[in-house]
Amino acid sequence: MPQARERFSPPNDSPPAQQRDAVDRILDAAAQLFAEKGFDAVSMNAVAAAADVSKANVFHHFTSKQTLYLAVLKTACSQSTAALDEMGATSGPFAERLRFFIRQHLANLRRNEGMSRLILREVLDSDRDKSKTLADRVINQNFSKLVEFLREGQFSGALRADVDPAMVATLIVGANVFFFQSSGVLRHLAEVDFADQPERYTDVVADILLRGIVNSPTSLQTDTRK
Amino acid sequence: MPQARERFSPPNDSPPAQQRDAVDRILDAAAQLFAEKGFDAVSMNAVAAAADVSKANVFHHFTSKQTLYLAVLKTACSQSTAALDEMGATSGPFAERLRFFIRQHLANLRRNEGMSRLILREVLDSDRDKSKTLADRVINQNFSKLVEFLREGQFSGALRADVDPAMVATLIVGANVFFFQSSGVLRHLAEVDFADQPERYTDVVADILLRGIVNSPTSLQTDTRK
DNA sequence: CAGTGTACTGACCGATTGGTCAGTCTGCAA
DNA sequence: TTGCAGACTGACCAATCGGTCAGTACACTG
Repeated sequence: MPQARERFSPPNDSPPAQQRDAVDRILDAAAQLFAEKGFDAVSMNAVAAAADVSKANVFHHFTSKQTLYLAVLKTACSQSTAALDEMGATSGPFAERLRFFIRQHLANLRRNEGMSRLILREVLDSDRDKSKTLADRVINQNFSKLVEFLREGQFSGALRADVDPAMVATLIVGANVFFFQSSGVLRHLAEVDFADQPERYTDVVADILLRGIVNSPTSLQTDTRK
Repeated sequence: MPQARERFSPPNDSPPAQQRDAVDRILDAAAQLFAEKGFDAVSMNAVAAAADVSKANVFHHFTSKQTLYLAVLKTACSQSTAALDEMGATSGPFAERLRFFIRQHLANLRRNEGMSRLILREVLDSDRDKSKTLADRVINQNFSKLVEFLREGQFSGALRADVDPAMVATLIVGANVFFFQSSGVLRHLAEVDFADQPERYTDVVADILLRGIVNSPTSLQTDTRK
């Protein structure tokens, strides 16, 4: 039996093989299918067909459907956390940094839509602690980073000290995640005209949050436009 | 072929038959299974077993798996909207009404967890307009009601006029929905200690929102306790 | 050259899937 | 009593599921 888990050492340069590496094609196809249809709705036949390989070859590289799913999920997690790394590095006044963070967070969710949906699916049918402890491995990093950022704001006096930073972080992430996952439905609501303008949404969210969070009643001007 | 869609007229009182009506047992079992495992992960065999009837009998009452799922979804929708009806009827100052609304909204989500998860699942794999137009039938009613309530607040001067009520409504619903669907994950985060105290969360959310929404800088006192 | 290891495939497997059907049981109207 | 209607069932069906296997193509090492 060949080793069917760890990725191999690069046998050649970068683009060649026949087209692209079969394992990568399988992972990409599986990621897309799992993201848009869910684990049980995707058959290994469909994955093989989408990756343009035989089904037996899929089982040659991944011992089972679960293994393939976990591999996809792992790349999704690392990819998600990697995207969040660049976010906290900006400088400037607290309000501006927060506004930037919220905007970037939602942008990241939408940029790699497949991975985000995959993780949301995982959250939705988390059975007890099984996949849950694995799912929080994603959330934990960027969530902690956000909480730390907010706590910083509290120490510097820019942020009210009487609110739990974790709650604010939950509110922020929740606002973005909900917008992301529901934009398809929001688009059909008569009162909503911002379903396709995420930055308009995040700017207002940031504005509402800030006027509630910020300590001094000085605040920024009413108009959100610069 | 018997009619397999509309519910029949009541043949007897209310509790009898043999135990409970077979159709009800099927619907309940299907609702629970679909909610916790998703459409594709639930087999008709499992539904039949959970409802304690033969699989053929399930197909006798519901022509296909899709039909059964749609029937479950329909009851979920009507049940969800019915729960929201009582919510807007309260009186008092705007801030208190809003706080009450947010609290009740999350409480409703958690009360019938199965139905909520079902609808969230439907939102997640909405393929274009198919189930989407059906899903917004749920959202539309209470969302419009919330937007109208906020607009009222704007007219009465209690609410800032320069923010889109639909955005505020999205923020509110999003905060609650995210808390609901992620509480299992939140529970495992070190910074979070409110995963099982929804009212503590909603009160802070309301407080943050109000100090951002409310027009005058008078506001309420810092401490959220009455 | 032979030999080995691995990517890869078509054909196949038992199990399970959604769905059908012939027929039984029960209650009710004529 | 007869007969019809609908709730209900066990047995069955073709299709598909996840997964296996024997065998081929090919690249590398000796």
